[in-house]
Amino acid sequence: MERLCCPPLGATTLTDTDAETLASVLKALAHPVRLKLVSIIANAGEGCACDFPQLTDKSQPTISHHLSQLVNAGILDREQRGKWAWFTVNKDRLEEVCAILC
Amino acid sequence: MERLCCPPLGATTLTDTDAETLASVLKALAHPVRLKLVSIIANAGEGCACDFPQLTDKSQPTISHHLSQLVNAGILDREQRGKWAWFTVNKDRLEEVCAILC
DNA sequence: CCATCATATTGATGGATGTCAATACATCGA
DNA sequence: TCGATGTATTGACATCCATCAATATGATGG
Repeated sequence: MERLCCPPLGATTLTDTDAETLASVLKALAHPVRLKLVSIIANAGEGCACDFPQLTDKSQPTISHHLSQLVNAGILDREQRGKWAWFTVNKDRLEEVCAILC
Repeated sequence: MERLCCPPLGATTLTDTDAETLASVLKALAHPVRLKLVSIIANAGEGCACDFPQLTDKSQPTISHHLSQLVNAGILDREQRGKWAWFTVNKDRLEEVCAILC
Protein backbone atom coordinates (compact mmCIF):
# COMPACT_ATOMS: atom_id res chain seq x y z
CA MET A 1 0.00 0.00 0.00
CA GLU A 2 1.42 3.34 -1.07
CA ARG A 3 1.82 6.31 1.23
CA LEU A 4 -1.36 8.09 2.20
CA CYS A 5 -1.19 11.58 0.87
CA CYS A 6 0.17 14.70 2.39
CA PRO A 7 1.90 16.85 5.01
CA PRO A 8 0.17 17.67 8.31
CA LEU A 9 -3.11 19.61 8.14
CA GLY A 10 -1.51 22.67 9.66
CA ALA A 11 1.52 22.73 7.36
CA THR A 12 -0.13 23.50 4.03
CA THR A 13 -3.70 23.79 2.81
CA LEU A 14 -4.95 20.45 1.52
CA THR A 15 -5.40 20.10 -2.21
CA ASP A 16 -8.75 18.80 -3.38
CA THR A 17 -7.32 15.40 -4.26
CA ASP A 18 -5.41 15.08 -0.97
CA ALA A 19 -8.59 15.97 0.88
CA GLU A 20 -10.46 13.25 -1.05
CA THR A 21 -7.78 10.69 -0.31
CA LEU A 22 -7.57 11.42 3.39
CA ALA A 23 -11.35 11.57 3.70
CA SER A 24 -11.70 8.13 2.14
CA VAL A 25 -9.41 6.58 4.77
CA LEU A 26 -11.09 8.41 7.63
CA LYS A 27 -14.49 7.35 6.28
CA ALA A 28 -13.40 3.73 6.48
CA LEU A 29 -12.62 4.25 10.16
CA ALA A 30 -15.69 6.33 10.94
CA HIS A 31 -18.15 3.56 11.69
CA PRO A 32 -18.77 1.91 15.07
CA VAL A 33 -18.72 -1.66 13.77
CA ARG A 34 -15.52 -1.09 11.82
CA LEU A 35 -13.85 0.59 14.80
CA LYS A 36 -14.80 -2.36 16.96
CA LEU A 37 -13.34 -4.77 14.42
CA VAL A 38 -10.10 -2.81 14.33
CA SER A 39 -9.88 -2.75 18.12
CA ILE A 40 -10.63 -6.47 18.43
CA ILE A 41 -7.91 -7.27 15.93
CA ALA A 42 -5.46 -4.79 17.42
CA ASN A 43 -5.90 -6.27 20.87
CA ALA A 44 -5.57 -9.89 19.83
CA GLY A 45 -2.77 -9.14 17.38
CA GLU A 46 -4.84 -10.80 14.65
CA GLY A 47 -8.40 -11.95 14.09
CA CYS A 48 -10.36 -14.51 12.06
CA ALA A 49 -13.37 -13.38 10.05
CA CYS A 50 -15.24 -16.40 11.35
CA ASP A 51 -15.40 -14.91 14.86
CA PHE A 52 -16.64 -11.42 14.00
CA PRO A 53 -20.34 -12.01 13.38
CA GLN A 54 -20.72 -13.31 16.95
CA LEU A 55 -18.50 -10.63 18.47
CA THR A 56 -20.34 -7.79 16.76
CA ASP A 57 -23.86 -9.21 16.41
CA LYS A 58 -23.85 -8.55 12.67
CA SER A 59 -24.51 -10.92 9.78
CA GLN A 60 -21.68 -12.57 7.87
CA PRO A 61 -22.25 -10.52 4.69
CA THR A 62 -22.25 -7.29 6.67
CA ILE A 63 -18.96 -8.20 8.34
CA SER A 64 -17.44 -9.18 5.02
CA HIS A 65 -18.46 -5.82 3.61
CA HIS A 66 -16.93 -3.87 6.50
CA LEU A 67 -13.72 -5.88 6.39
CA SER A 68 -13.23 -5.22 2.70
CA GLN A 69 -13.68 -1.50 3.30
CA LEU A 70 -10.97 -1.57 5.95
CA VAL A 71 -8.66 -3.57 3.70
CA ASN A 72 -9.27 -1.22 0.76
CA ALA A 73 -8.39 1.73 2.97
CA GLY A 74 -5.14 0.03 3.95
CA ILE A 75 -6.13 -0.18 7.60
CA LEU A 76 -6.28 -3.97 7.74
CA ASP A 77 -4.17 -6.59 5.99
CA ARG A 78 -5.82 -9.82 4.93
CA GLU A 79 -4.21 -13.26 4.89
CA GLN A 80 -5.85 -16.45 3.71
CA ARG A 81 -5.14 -19.51 5.88
CA GLY A 82 -6.89 -22.50 4.46
CA LYS A 83 -10.59 -21.70 4.47
CA TRP A 84 -10.19 -18.88 6.89
CA ALA A 85 -9.45 -15.21 6.39
CA TRP A 86 -7.22 -13.65 9.03
CA PHE A 87 -6.69 -9.97 9.54
CA THR A 88 -4.04 -7.78 11.15
CA VAL A 89 -3.97 -4.04 11.75
CA ASN A 90 -1.65 -2.01 9.53
CA LYS A 91 -0.16 0.20 12.23
CA ASP A 92 1.85 2.18 9.70
CA ARG A 93 -1.38 3.25 8.07
CA LEU A 94 -2.83 4.48 11.35
CA GLU A 95 0.38 6.34 12.07
CA GLU A 96 0.19 8.00 8.67
CA VAL A 97 -3.28 9.25 9.53
CA CYS A 98 -2.09 10.55 12.88
CA ALA A 99 0.92 12.23 11.27
CA ILE A 100 -1.47 14.21 9.09
CA LEU A 101 -3.94 15.07 11.84
CA CYS A 102 -1.35 16.17 14.41
CA MET B 1 -15.78 20.01 25.55
CA GLU B 2 -15.32 16.89 27.63
CA ARG B 3 -12.73 14.23 26.92
CA LEU B 4 -13.35 12.07 23.91
CA CYS B 5 -13.80 8.55 25.10
CA CYS B 6 -11.31 5.82 25.62
CA PRO B 7 -7.86 4.22 25.77
CA PRO B 8 -5.95 3.41 22.57
CA LEU B 9 -7.57 0.98 20.13
CA GLY B 10 -4.94 -1.64 20.85
CA ALA B 11 -5.18 -1.40 24.64
CA THR B 12 -8.70 -2.74 25.21
CA THR B 13 -11.60 -3.71 22.99
CA LEU B 14 -13.89 -0.75 22.40
CA THR B 15 -17.26 -0.81 24.09
CA ASP B 16 -20.26 -0.17 21.87
CA THR B 17 -20.76 3.32 23.25
CA ASP B 18 -17.08 4.24 22.95
CA ALA B 19 -17.13 3.00 19.36
CA GLU B 20 -20.16 5.21 18.67
CA THR B 21 -18.51 8.22 20.25
CA LEU B 22 -15.23 7.87 18.41
CA ALA B 23 -17.01 7.13 15.14
CA SER B 24 -19.02 10.33 15.44
CA VAL B 25 -15.87 12.44 15.72
CA LEU B 26 -14.12 10.62 12.89
CA LYS B 27 -17.24 11.01 10.76
CA ALA B 28 -17.06 14.75 11.23
CA LEU B 29 -13.52 14.68 9.86
CA ALA B 30 -14.21 12.21 7.08
CA HIS B 31 -15.39 14.59 4.39
CA PRO B 32 -13.20 16.40 1.85
CA VAL B 33 -14.82 19.79 2.29
CA ARG B 34 -14.60 19.61 6.07
CA LEU B 35 -10.97 18.48 5.93
CA LYS B 36 -10.20 21.40 3.68
CA LEU B 37 -11.90 23.80 6.09
CA VAL B 38 -9.88 22.41 8.98
CA SER B 39 -6.63 22.71 7.04
CA ILE B 40 -7.40 26.27 5.91
CA ILE B 41 -8.11 27.28 9.48
CA ALA B 42 -5.14 25.38 10.89
CA ASN B 43 -2.77 27.06 8.47
CA ALA B 44 -4.07 30.58 8.99
CA GLY B 45 -4.43 30.11 12.75
CA GLU B 46 -8.07 31.16 12.40
CA GLY B 47 -10.66 31.65 9.69
CA CYS B 48 -13.81 33.66 8.99
CA ALA B 49 -16.91 31.86 7.75
CA CYS B 50 -17.37 34.63 5.23
CA ASP B 51 -14.31 33.46 3.26
CA PHE B 52 -15.11 29.76 3.02
CA PRO B 53 -17.73 29.67 0.27
CA GLN B 54 -15.21 31.20 -2.14
CA LEU B 55 -12.30 29.08 -0.93
CA THR B 56 -14.23 25.83 -1.27
CA ASP B 57 -16.67 26.63 -4.08
CA LYS B 58 -19.63 25.64 -1.92
CA SER B 59 -22.77 27.58 -1.05
CA GLN B 60 -23.08 29.51 2.21
CA PRO B 61 -25.68 27.09 3.68
CA THR B 62 -23.50 24.12 2.86
CA ILE B 63 -20.50 25.70 4.57
CA SER B 64 -22.58 26.63 7.58
CA HIS B 65 -23.73 23.04 7.84
CA HIS B 66 -20.20 21.64 7.65
CA LEU B 67 -18.88 24.14 10.17
CA SER B 68 -21.54 23.24 12.70
CA GLN B 69 -20.70 19.57 12.35
CA LEU B 70 -17.05 20.33 13.07
CA VAL B 71 -17.99 22.47 16.06
CA ASN B 72 -20.33 19.81 17.40
CA ALA B 73 -17.56 17.24 17.15
CA GLY B 74 -15.27 19.54 19.12
CA ILE B 75 -12.84 19.89 16.23
CA LEU B 76 -13.44 23.61 15.70
CA ASP B 77 -14.15 26.38 18.17
CA ARG B 78 -16.44 29.20 17.15
CA GLU B 79 -16.16 32.83 18.19
CA GLN B 80 -18.54 35.62 17.23
CA ARG B 81 -16.86 38.93 16.30
CA GLY B 82 -19.47 41.44 15.37
CA LYS B 83 -21.38 40.04 12.44
CA TRP B 84 -18.70 37.53 11.64
CA ALA B 85 -18.09 34.00 12.87
CA TRP B 86 -14.45 33.07 13.35
CA PHE B 87 -13.14 29.59 13.84
CA THR B 88 -10.02 28.02 15.30
CA VAL B 89 -8.87 24.41 15.36
CA ASN B 90 -9.10 22.58 18.68
CA LYS B 91 -5.72 20.90 18.60
CA ASP B 92 -6.39 19.06 21.83
CA ARG B 93 -9.30 17.33 20.18
CA LEU B 94 -7.21 16.17 17.26
CA GLU B 95 -4.58 14.93 19.66
CA GLU B 96 -7.21 12.97 21.55
CA VAL B 97 -8.19 11.26 18.32
CA CYS B 98 -4.56 10.46 17.53
CA ALA B 99 -3.99 9.15 21.05
CA ILE B 100 -6.77 6.63 20.48
CA LEU B 101 -5.70 5.61 16.99
CA CYS B 102 -1.98 5.20 17.75
C1' DC C 1 -36.51 51.11 14.88
C1' DC C 2 -34.85 50.09 10.13
C1' DA C 3 -31.99 48.60 6.49
C1' DT C 4 -28.21 45.82 5.62
C1' DC C 5 -25.18 42.21 5.85
C1' DA C 6 -23.47 37.62 7.84
C1' DT C 7 -24.92 33.34 9.37
C1' DA C 8 -28.31 29.66 10.53
C1' DT C 9 -32.34 26.93 9.53
C1' DT C 10 -35.88 24.70 6.61
C1' DG C 11 -37.41 21.98 2.92
C1' DA C 12 -36.61 19.33 -0.97
C1' DT C 13 -33.93 16.20 -3.77
C1' DG C 14 -30.44 13.07 -5.50
C1' DG C 15 -27.04 10.04 -4.13
C1' DA C 16 -24.38 7.24 -0.90
C1' DT C 17 -24.36 3.77 2.78
C1' DG C 18 -25.59 -0.19 6.06
C1' DT C 19 -27.99 -4.19 6.37
C1' DC C 20 -29.55 -8.87 5.42
C1' DA C 21 -31.40 -12.94 2.57
C1' DA C 22 -30.13 -15.48 -1.14
C1' DT C 23 -26.64 -17.06 -3.85
C1' DA C 24 -22.05 -17.70 -5.78
C1' DC C 25 -17.28 -18.76 -5.09
C1' DA C 26 -13.27 -20.96 -2.83
C1' DT C 27 -10.96 -24.32 -0.02
C1' DC C 28 -10.48 -28.43 2.23
C1' DG C 29 -11.19 -33.41 3.61
C1' DA C 30 -12.97 -37.78 2.23
C1' DT D 1 -14.85 -35.48 -7.71
C1' DC D 2 -18.10 -34.42 -4.09
C1' DG D 3 -20.01 -32.56 -0.01
C1' DA D 4 -19.17 -29.38 3.71
C1' DT D 5 -17.73 -25.11 5.41
C1' DG D 6 -15.94 -20.24 5.28
C1' DT D 7 -16.10 -16.03 2.67
C1' DA D 8 -17.58 -12.87 -1.09
C1' DT D 9 -21.06 -11.01 -4.10
C1' DT D 10 -25.71 -9.66 -5.62
C1' DG D 11 -30.05 -7.58 -5.07
C1' DA D 12 -33.26 -5.10 -2.50
C1' DC D 13 -34.57 -1.87 0.83
C1' DA D 14 -34.46 1.65 4.37
C1' DT D 15 -31.88 5.21 6.17
C1' DC D 16 -28.61 8.71 6.26
C1' DC D 17 -26.06 12.55 4.05
C1' DA D 18 -24.61 16.54 0.97
C1' DT D 19 -26.29 20.13 -1.42
C1' DC D 20 -28.74 24.29 -2.65
C1' DA D 21 -32.75 27.71 -2.93
C1' DA D 22 -35.56 30.05 -0.02
C1' DT D 23 -36.22 31.95 4.24
C1' DA D 24 -35.41 33.09 9.04
C1' DT D 25 -32.40 34.79 12.65
C1' DG D 26 -29.01 37.81 14.55
C1' DA D 27 -25.90 41.75 14.69
C1' DT D 28 -24.42 46.38 13.28
C1' DG D 29 -24.66 51.17 11.97
C1' DG D 30 -27.45 54.93 10.97
